[in-house]
Amino acid sequence: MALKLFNTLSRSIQEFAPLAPPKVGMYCCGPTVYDFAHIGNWRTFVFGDLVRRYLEFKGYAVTHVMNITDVEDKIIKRVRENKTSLREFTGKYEAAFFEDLKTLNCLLPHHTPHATEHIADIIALIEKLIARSIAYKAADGSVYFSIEKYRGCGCTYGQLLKLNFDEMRAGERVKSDEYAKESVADFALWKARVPEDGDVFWKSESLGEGRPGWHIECSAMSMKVLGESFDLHLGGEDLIFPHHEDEIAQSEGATGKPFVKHWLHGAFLLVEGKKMSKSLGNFFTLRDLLAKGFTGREIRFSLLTAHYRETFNFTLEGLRATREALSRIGTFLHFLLELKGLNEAESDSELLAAFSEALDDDLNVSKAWGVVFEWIRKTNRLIAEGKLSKQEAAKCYATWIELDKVFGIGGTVEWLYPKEAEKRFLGELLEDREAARKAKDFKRADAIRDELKAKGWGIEDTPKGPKLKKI
RNA sequence: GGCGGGGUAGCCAAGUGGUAAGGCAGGGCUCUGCAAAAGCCUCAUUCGUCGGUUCGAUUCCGACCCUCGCCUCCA
Repeated sequence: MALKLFNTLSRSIQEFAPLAPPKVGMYCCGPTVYDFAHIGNWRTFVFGDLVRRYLEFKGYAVTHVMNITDVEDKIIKRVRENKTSLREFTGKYEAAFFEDLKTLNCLLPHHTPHATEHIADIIALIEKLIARSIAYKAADGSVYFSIEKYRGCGCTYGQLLKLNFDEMRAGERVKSDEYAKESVADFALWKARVPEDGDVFWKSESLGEGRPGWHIECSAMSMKVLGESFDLHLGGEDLIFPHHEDEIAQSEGATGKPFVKHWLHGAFLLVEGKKMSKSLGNFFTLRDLLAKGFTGREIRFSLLTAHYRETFNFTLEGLRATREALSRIGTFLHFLLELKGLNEAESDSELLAAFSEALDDDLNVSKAWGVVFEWIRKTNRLIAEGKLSKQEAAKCYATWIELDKVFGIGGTVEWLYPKEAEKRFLGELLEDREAARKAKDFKRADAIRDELKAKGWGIEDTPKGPKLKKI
């Protein structure tokens, strides 16, 4: 079965066909490190992680690139406000970003280029555009991209969405634009140094002192790592315009070659049914949610329950529901591990085919989860009837391990059972509780259960004795 | 104003021209010292509203209502 994905370029679902299979070059628009990333940002990053993991599941050799934008208007403003240095300021949020990425069990991209470390590449790209007369230096010293000239070269501006400049509302932002552009639609490639920038500027023989515009770093870095044409480019739907459109313009304007084959865009999420905003109190960073007692695993699962092109209503109640669903999976895996013992088996190709078929359909995760949960119920029934053999249990477990390469929820032996360090301590508590139970001191037994629960372990009494279960 | 998504059970969420996946919650049962533990079973005559096409529409067409997003800071 072939993977089909919605391509924003064609606004239709197309078969995914990389330029040089099995290699896939994939670029995800990463964070602008001026604050902690919020749950909306994470939806997009987890979506990127899903795409990468699924491509790898399908056997592609993926090169995953994610930029770190560490110089930009908002950053400069905050550096000034906080009277700190650019590097110190962005370093803090960048470290937090990678920590969060790990919390959500996202695979680390193979390359995470920084804008500030690619200034020379950015300048070279701008020079190329100036040489082709597509970019021009304005009276304010900044360099702009001329959409008119670009179009004059036979290129199309407006590949990702229908644009009609006459119908567009000249918004406040356009009016308040202080730059000296020839046309309002033109955008900055290089912003000339102004006093407010403080120490944040680079010197360039040809461009003068200044710093990169917002879109150019993605063109420069993606082409540097993945080549002038590559397979996949992902981002949030709000980046379609202007960011991605401008990336295409800059890149194709400079190289004359098609930039990206497939554009994927993740939809926004709502929080409690409303657009996330600080004033509504529904603005959550990942850290806010962790502070509320949710785990990265629960948040990841929650984000992976809805189709990426649909607006997803993220709610705290939904997140709580997630805990139950995950617990069901955890218990199921416990059953399997216990049954299988040391038996090993190949995964269930039929089940994996159904799973894969669902995801081939434009990453229909809901359908894929449906396949998984139905399988769990069916298998649980067999277990309850004592009809699942050790070999079959091993097969089921192997199947989960395969599935989980895509979902990244966890469930390996290492995750399900206590670590060596805590094993003895937990074991003692468990024994104490058993002793209390035997003595019919249920009050004490329950107290110990609460103690274990506080440490993240649930107890399940079975005919074979109590079992610890990770909560 | 221009462009583009959505409206499916209490909540979240798939889906199909032929009579509604899955998860959570709820209800029942089993097991249990008890379970707040776990498993099984059950849970939408109905898919925003009104028309149309059709043997048959939630699915196609039209109108309308509601909602969300983008329109040069934004995942």
